[in-house]
Amino acid sequence: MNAASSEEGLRARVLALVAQIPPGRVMTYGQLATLAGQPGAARQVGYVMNGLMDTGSAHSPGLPWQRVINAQGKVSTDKLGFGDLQRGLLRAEGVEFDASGKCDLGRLQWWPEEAATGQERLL
DNA sequence: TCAGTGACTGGTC
DNA sequence: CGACCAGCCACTG
Repeated sequence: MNAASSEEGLRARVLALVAQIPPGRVMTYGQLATLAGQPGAARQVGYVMNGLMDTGSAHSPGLPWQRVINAQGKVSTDKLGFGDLQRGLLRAEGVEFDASGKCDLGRLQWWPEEAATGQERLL
């Protein structure tokens, strides 16, 4: 068995990564897909997140789903109706959004290796 | 089994 | 920067 067993599927893998995102930081769908071992499966990651709403937070209490945004640095939940909610949650954590609704990915995007190396954010 | 769909991404115009 | 197109994987009817 490989270190990252995919018995639970991409879903559990993505949720585990999302749960590790520190406050004030964000990750992209494609990034999660790559870290989950399936580069290019960004769409699937979005599907997993959408599944969170269906199953309810009971399955993953406290899961910081709001820290998952698209590669453009914008939230993909505007069309869903709770884009303002996600932006509000992120802003409460210190994430600043542009007038276009974009945030600085280069500064806010988080990678697990940062935690491993103990690298501090530049700010 | 096939076709449609989606909280995506990258390239081209 | 916005609009369009093709590739991508899992789920639904």
